Order: sequence, then structure tokens, then C-alpha cells
Amino acid sequence: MKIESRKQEIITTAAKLFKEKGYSAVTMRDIAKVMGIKAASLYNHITSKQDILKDIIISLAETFTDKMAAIRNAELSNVEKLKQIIQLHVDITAGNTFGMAALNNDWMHLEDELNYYLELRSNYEKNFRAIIEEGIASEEFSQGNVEVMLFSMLSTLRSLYIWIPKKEDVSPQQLSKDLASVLINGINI
Amino acid sequence: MKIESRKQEIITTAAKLFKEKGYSAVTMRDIAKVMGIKAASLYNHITSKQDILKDIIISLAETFTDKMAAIRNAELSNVEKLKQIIQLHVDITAGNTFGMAALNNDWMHLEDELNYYLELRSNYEKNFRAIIEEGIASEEFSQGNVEVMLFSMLSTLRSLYIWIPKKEDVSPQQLSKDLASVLINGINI
DNA sequence: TAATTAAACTAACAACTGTTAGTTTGGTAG
DNA sequence: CTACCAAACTAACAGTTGTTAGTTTAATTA
Repeated sequence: MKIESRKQEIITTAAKLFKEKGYSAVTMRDIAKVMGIKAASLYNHITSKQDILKDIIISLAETFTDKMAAIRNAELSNVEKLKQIIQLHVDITAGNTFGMAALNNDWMHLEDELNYYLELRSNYEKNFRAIIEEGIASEEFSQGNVEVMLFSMLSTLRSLYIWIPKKEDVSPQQLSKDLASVLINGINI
Repeated sequence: MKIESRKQEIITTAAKLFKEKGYSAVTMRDIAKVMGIKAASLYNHITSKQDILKDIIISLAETFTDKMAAIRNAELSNVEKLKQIIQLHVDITAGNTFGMAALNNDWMHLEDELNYYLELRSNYEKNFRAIIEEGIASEEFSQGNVEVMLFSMLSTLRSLYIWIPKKEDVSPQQLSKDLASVLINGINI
């Protein structure tokens, strides 16, 4: 269906603009202008501005939730699980920095799906926390403030959308490796 | 001057709303409603919406720039400098989570002062990077990807405004300590 | 008491917002 | 050749936006 691909073009364009200025500051006329058409023409393909935001955010959030569940249930050491989480973030973000910006900055503008999104995020964080706790229990990780560990790693991974576009020369593979090194071993000698 | 304190009330209220929905989604009528007055009355105290944003962001950015310069030039080990940077972020953020949210999320909506802000931020990052590089040269820090180290620490520190309000029971002192431990030593055994 | 003044008010503006309705265009399939 | 249809268009809407102008209120000062 051609309508699908045109719709996708609109969503991609919108995500790019949302990253620059945020959902609220982007008008339908802005999106249309970038695409070289009039705002009213957008409605041949999408149903509303809100619908664009939902399409960008929910699919990403569901992907994270699904992959996290797979990692959590895998037969792996907790160190290995952590490395897979890092790779998950790097891979998804490298493939869609614009969408990740919206996920991080514009989720509060979701209307119907806000609670659903919050559930997904809460579920994700719970699994992340559990992996850290299990890693401490198995003496893979040091005893320390679990919340600070979680917060620090999650902040870094969630900020990748800012950083990756500035370092296009770095491969996702190398970045994952370096990130794992810093997040797990710190920076001391 | 009473006008100053009333102006400050407006700025604080605005910052609170900016944190929730972002600068663009907050209207002058929103701010006025929270203060129990009409939107037009705000203009007895402030000159424009843009002026509120500038007041919130620039003062914070200048504080960071000044304190960073002081730390950089201090007679301290690089480990100690890093710990002071961490404490700087924790202290300022704990004292003004709303303003820090605007600093992080709404800087792109600055008009006249956008370039000035970008210079301050660039200067800040340059000093931060230099401390890491000097720490590696003096063998205080491990050899590793400097950009990833910088990015990871900065992402964590910049996200504090999200995290601190959720953990009101933790003292800034304790948080700085735990953060330093995780950022420097990582989470491994 | 009279004058001053900080800080609120009402009313209005021009521009912009997301969205709808109905129409035109140009290429493709029967 | 005709019918169809995706995808653009023009025109318009009702509501919201930041902001200005001029006015009222209530407390303080001279």
C-alpha cells in the first residue's frame, strides 16, 4: 500500500522536527512545509497530530519492553544481560535517533496512551532493577546503592539519542563495548 | 523591592510548569491561573514569556560556568575535581529541580540568548573533558574512550533533575557520595 | 485627608493553531 | 477511452496564543 509509505514519510519528518523543537512547538504547517505540501494534505495520510506522536512513541516503547523481557528471561550471567541491554539501547537509538528523542522528551504529551506508556516504562525499569539486584546477589556486581546504579546507567542510555548523531564515525559495536566498559568498570585505574 | 519578589514568584511558577509540559506547551494563562490572577496581570512584573525563560536558564548556566572554572583552576587532584563537579550538580539541582528541567529541555527556545547559552555549555564541556584528560595523563583514571566517559558522566549529572524529586529522603551529601562511587568505580566487584 | 502606587482587572488585537469540507489533478487499470 | 483513485489543493472554522491599552482597587505614604 502506497499510503503506508507516505504516512511513514510524514512520521519520519515529524519525528525529526519533534527532536529539534519538541512536540508542542511543531505545527502541522511546519511538517507540511518540510514535505513540500499544505497542512491539510497531511490528513489524507494521518488522522491527527496526536496520532503521529503515538505512532512514534508506542512502537519504540513496546520494542524496549519486549526485548527487555527476553533479556531478563535469558540463560545468561547478569553481566552479560547488562551488556545486552546496553547493546539494545545503542542499536535502537542508532537506527532511530529522532524517535528516541520524542520517546524521551514528548511522552507527557500523549493523551489516550499516556497511562499505557507509563506502564511500559515502569515495567522496563523494574526488570532493569531486578537484573542489577540479582547481579549483586550473585556477587557479579559490587554492593552499592542499587537506585543510583540504575539511575546512572539508565540516564546514560536514555541520552544516547543526543550523543550518537554527534559521533557518526563510531560503530554501534564499538560504542556498545566502550559504554559497557565505562558503565561496569567506571573510569578508575 | 516588592516587584522583584512577585516577579520571582512568577518565574518559579513558570519553571514548575515548564518542567511538567515544556516551555511551548505552557501558556501565559496557565501560569496566571496557578497564581490566581489573569494573564494580562503577569505583564505588570515580567516583560514577556521569553524573558521568563531567559531568567531561568541563563542564571543557572552562568553559575555552572563560573563554578566549573573555579574547580578547573583549583589545586586539587583530578579525582577530587571530579567529585566537586558531582557535588556541584547535586547541590544546584537539589536546590532548583524546576529550573534544571528548563535548562535541559527548553534551551532551544531561547531567542536572543541562544548563542550565548551554547557558548557557555560548550565552555563547560571543554573544561569537563580537560579534567578527564588530565586525570588519564596523571594515571588517576584508566585509559579509555574520553568521549564516552564524558558523555556517560554528563548524562547522569544532567538527568539528576528527574531523579532527585523522586528520592526526597536522600541527602545531597549522601547522593554525591554514592554517585561518585558509581561514576568512578563502576558497579563491578 | 490627599496623593501615590503596586498590582490587579476588563476588553480587545492580530496571528496562529489543528482540523474539516469540498474540489482539482494526474497517473493507472479495465 | 473511460473510470478510478491516491494525493494534492483552496477555503474556511472555531479556539487559542502572547501581548497591549486603559481602568479599577486597595493599601501605603506625605
